[in-house]
Amino acid sequence: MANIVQAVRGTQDYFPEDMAVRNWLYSQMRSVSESFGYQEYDGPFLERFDLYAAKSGAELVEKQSYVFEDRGGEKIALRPELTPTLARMVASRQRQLTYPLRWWSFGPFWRYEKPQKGRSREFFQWNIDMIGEDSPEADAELAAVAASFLRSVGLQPSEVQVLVNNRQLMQQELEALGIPAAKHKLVFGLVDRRDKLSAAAWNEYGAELGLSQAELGGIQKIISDQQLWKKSPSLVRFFEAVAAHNASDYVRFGPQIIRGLDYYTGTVFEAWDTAGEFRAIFGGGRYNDLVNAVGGDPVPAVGFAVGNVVISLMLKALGRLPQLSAGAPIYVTVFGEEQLAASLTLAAELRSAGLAVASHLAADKLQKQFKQADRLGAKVVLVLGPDELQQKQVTLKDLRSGEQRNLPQTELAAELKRILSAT
RNA sequence: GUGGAUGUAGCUCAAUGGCAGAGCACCGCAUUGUGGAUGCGGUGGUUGCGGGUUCGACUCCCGUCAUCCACCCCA
Repeated sequence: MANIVQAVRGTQDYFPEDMAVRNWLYSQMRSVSESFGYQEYDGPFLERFDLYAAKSGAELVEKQSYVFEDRGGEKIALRPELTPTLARMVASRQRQLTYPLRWWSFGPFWRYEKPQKGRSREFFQWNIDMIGEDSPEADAELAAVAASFLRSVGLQPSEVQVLVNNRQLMQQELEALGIPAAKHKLVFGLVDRRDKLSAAAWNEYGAELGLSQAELGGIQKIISDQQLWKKSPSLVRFFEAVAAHNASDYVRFGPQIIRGLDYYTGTVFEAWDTAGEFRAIFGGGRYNDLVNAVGGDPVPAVGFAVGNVVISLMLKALGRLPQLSAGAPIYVTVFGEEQLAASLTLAAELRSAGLAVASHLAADKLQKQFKQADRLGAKVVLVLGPDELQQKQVTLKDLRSGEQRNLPQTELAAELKRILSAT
């Protein structure tokens, strides 16, 4: 045990049961994406480091990127996020594409962070974006996609909420307080910490940023005003559209939501578990300047990203993960040496008929073979002994009901399909 | 990057400087044509790793690695 080479810190091994969960999530993401007409794409896992510089958050670029120099002296990064890649891809074919683009992707990302629960150095993300449409209705469609996804994995509105805010609204409100635009970024950082610091510590931090007591009081008033969204015509339209999507139960206004990445320009949103036990489940927003920033003409865009780690932890904690068995539902035993070939052939014929079948490979005790079938999650076990062979029959045992019967080999494939589809 | 906690069997955990254990899991038998339940028996350990103190270290000290927690940041 102590001699086993350790896995790289912050990475996760996906054993079959873990892979089943990841693939199940992937399939939910795929079906929700496709149900809204989004198309799957992917970018390279390696990008030039420059792509991220000054376009993502400084923390993400300077501290959390895996960066190396390739043999040609090029500074290369393992992608820490997908959005800049998407912007680059759009810019490179800007005139050939039909807008709005509805694109989604699922793949690995790397960030050099200190691993904790729900945060690893290698993780998977679902990214889904709409590009070329600058409207509250576009933002609302993404929120509706998010709500559909939460519903599809079995999370209730009482358990997860998508909190939405608008950066422009917040900037207007700050300016109304007399806080200059140059300070807004720092103030956003302050807003982000409202829930984490005590009132006194928060005030102290605000004072360090050079804010007066009057300004701090004003900021507090803004971020606790649940009706503030009514001042933003854009958010009003947004919530109307969300209601039309039948997604209102999952989506509400959250004046404290700001987000760390620098490229967001308008609507921003994050999903949180209402119990507050986990970190953010996903986050996203509108980024209208990013395509321009990577060298294309300006194109408006909105999207969000969901990591696989937090949502898996949460579904597991809530007991919402479905029963996922990766093994074949049919297990063919080997009665004895003499029947080995016939048993393998039986399995081969069933596979030709379109069934998934695992074969035992030796004439072990049937007890052992049944036990193995049970543990591998098989639903049906087949036995081909001398009696069955003589009568051209097969014994079929349903492991769930415990019922067992003989039937002619010619009827076997059809009967198995009937039994397995019945569940 | 900062601060803190914890590493003992496959898993969950005992052993408070003096023989490394239990439950679950696993293997075998009861049961030579049948899984799950039960009974009995059995396998399994560089106590994360390296060093130090001691007659003697799972236990105390130092270092290191890993995990977890709070910051930071964020999926």
